[in-house]
Amino acid sequence: MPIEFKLRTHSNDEALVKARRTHIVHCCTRVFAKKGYSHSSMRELAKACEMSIGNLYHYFGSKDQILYSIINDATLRQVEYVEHFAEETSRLDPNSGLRELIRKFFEWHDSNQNVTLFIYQETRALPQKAQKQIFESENRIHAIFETAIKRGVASGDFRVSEPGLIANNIMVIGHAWALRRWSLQKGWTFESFAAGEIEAIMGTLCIQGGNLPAK
Amino acid sequence: MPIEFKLRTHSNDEALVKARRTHIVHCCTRVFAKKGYSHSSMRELAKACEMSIGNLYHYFGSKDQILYSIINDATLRQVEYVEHFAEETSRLDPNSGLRELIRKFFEWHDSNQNVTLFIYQETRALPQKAQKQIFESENRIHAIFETAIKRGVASGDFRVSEPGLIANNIMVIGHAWALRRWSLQKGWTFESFAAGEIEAIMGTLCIQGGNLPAK
Amino acid sequence: MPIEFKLRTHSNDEALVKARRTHIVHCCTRVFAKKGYSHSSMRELAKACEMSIGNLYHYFGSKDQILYSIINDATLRQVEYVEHFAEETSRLDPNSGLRELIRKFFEWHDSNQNVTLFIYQETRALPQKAQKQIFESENRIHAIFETAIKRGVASGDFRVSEPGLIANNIMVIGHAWALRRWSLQKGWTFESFAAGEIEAIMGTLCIQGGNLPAK
Amino acid sequence: MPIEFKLRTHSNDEALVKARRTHIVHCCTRVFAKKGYSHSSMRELAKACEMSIGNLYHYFGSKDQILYSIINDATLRQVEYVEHFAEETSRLDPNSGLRELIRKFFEWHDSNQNVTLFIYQETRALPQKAQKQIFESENRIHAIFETAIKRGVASGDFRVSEPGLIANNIMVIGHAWALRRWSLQKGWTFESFAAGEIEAIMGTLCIQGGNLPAK
DNA sequence: CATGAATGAGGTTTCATTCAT
DNA sequence: TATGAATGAAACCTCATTCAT
Repeated sequence: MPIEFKLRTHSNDEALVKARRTHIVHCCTRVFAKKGYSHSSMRELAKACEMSIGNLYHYFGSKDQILYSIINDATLRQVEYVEHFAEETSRLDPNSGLRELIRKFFEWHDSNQNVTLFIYQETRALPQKAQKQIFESENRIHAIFETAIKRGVASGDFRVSEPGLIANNIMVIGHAWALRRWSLQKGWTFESFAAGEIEAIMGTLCIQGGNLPAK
Repeated sequence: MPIEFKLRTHSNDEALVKARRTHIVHCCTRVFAKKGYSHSSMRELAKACEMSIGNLYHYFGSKDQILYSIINDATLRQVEYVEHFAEETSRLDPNSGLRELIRKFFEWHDSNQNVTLFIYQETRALPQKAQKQIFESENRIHAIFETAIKRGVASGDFRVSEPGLIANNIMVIGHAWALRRWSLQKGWTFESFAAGEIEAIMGTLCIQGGNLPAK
Repeated sequence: MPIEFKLRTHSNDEALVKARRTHIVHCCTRVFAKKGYSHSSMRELAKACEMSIGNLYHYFGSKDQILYSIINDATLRQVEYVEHFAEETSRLDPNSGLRELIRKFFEWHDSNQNVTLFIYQETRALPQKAQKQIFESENRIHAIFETAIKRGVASGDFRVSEPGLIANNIMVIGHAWALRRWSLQKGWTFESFAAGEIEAIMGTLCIQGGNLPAK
Repeated sequence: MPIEFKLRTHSNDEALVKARRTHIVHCCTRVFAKKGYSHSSMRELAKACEMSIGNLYHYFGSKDQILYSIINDATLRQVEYVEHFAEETSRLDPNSGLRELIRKFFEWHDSNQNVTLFIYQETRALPQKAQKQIFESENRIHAIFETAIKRGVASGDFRVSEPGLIANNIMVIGHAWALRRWSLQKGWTFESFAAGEIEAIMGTLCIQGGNLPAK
């Protein structure tokens, strides 16, 4: 269960608060992504949100809370997203199911490159308690991939000694598309990257050769 | 070419300057690793170096230059290190050579976890020009792995359609040992991690099953 | 003459306005007494009054005006109160009359400890003109005590060279019950304090005694 | 024993720190006395100290600490002063001794009117712990007066049922010279005030004169 | 009459950098 | 060479007040 960090606010209207917070998180993510957390001043953030500084503080008690919300919201969305597709792909055979799940995971990180980058760079700035929460979410995603791999092992489709490491690899490869975009996005489109990496990962898992799509 | 930054004093004793700089880089890395770049003040850094603030400024013109030196020094050392073992392992057969090279690469990141973490988190804070330089070094390492893979392909030892992606994977997996240590270092020792990942990577490359060293 | 401050809305219902103002003064006094004037925000005050901030501003044009009203209302009530009992006790003999008057004065400050404290601490924050007004009220009370003492001197009941100083002492002793309650209210109940102090004061005044240094 | 509040400082040179702190306390007392604590900005304080704002923060970690130092230093000086004269006057007969002690006490408050005013107005702004310390000092002074009175009672010079209340009165009368100067200093010089009040107080204490309720 | 979201000036505080010693 | 006191710009944040609803 995510620890609820009390986001202090001076406002009462819940719907408004939610809408404004979403707006702020959205706008600030862009600023942070461009300039980094500590080089973005509240003045810039307020301007990016088209709000006064004071009003920003009606919805977030501090700059740190904005940071926290960006990271936490994104992490929770990611978990939800991955859980959704884990459910969906669990109806397919283990091989196709995992391929599809990995692809969906990659797609998330393609669509949320700024956030992925951001999480790697700024999570440390959060208080311990908040970091724990982020790590917890990461662990849940890791567990999903591990489970999907183990299903294939159980069915005889995969052969792998360390499912936990492969699950980890899937994740960092997905992250890499964002983190190392300065390199990867020069040589690959998202499509070619995703296809190539999925083959590479499945190659590790599958017993022999036939890990390529049917000829 | 490394960006040259100017000394603030005209030292006659080049050796002293070099020693002091190394000392500073060493001590500041620890502080930065613990508290993050922007939460470390020059006062703290000076204290960690057992120097006065003023003296720090004799050896580095600004806080940014220390950051730059840490990242750049480490990156150059890494390139040198990897190039050294690339040379060394090029005498082995492609399979064993690559295994050994990966292991050495992983070992470097095991020994330099703080720096690896640091590079991911703070490179963005550097000026464009410095970032380019770091990326350049990363590219050189990437090229080394790609070359080593291609050698195996040419010799018929490996079968792989996208050597560039595999080279990328090797790197991010090595980095992950540091970046995701809060997760990985709970379930694996360095030894078990390295062995497991090398098998996984080689499994992707090798034609069939025999991803174990030839008997 | 009390300074007149303007309402911000044209209310038709004078009674409502008066009631609301009384309510606000009452509630804000409690908040100010607990947290001090400048550490109490309008938000807190509004909450304490169970009103919106906006509505508060219908009844008081500014935070300063609330402060002023608290102090001024209390001061005027005090003057009225003391004048009432001065009238009442003037029918008794000077000795009993003064005793009774002092007791009533003490009782007022016992019942209005927060206000007494408040007046000492925050009067300075008021504009000069308002301060003058408060001082004026204090002077009226002082004059009442001085008159009561002089009546006793005239009648031969009291012997005192500086009635003004004694009047001053009566006042500050009454205030002290509130101002120094952290000390006095540990060692004395209000009853024991009042009785003891009245004896002490009357001891200064009364005849036999050569309360002058022996010649 | 006074609790030592750690005055955070960035400075090492103890003598300099002491000198600067004394200077700051001196200058800021004047500003605070004129404008009140919360209406004095750090900018004004720095200007009054003829220092930069940043440098002020080398010697005091916060505005609150300056406030605390002013009040605490003054209080400690006062205790020391009173203790000194208590010692001195204990060699005289009880009557002359107490007279002299009261006069010295009054003199201190005449010379430190701003501080006296200040303590009454701003002590509440201090953290609980600091307030306790101030109250503790006040208690020590109170005890000194109480002791001096009891000495006179023991010797038969004074007759008084509540020495604690008289001690309290002495103190608040001394404070009143500062707190109510807008009134008192119009009608009395310090000399006439001190002489008059000492007579009044001694009148309460001295034997003949039935300062007990009429038989 | 009542509300409370919005404003933005101005508060306290931090900290990279300089320079006299 | 080495020191650290001094600087002041700029950061984060608060809050009295306004005004559209």
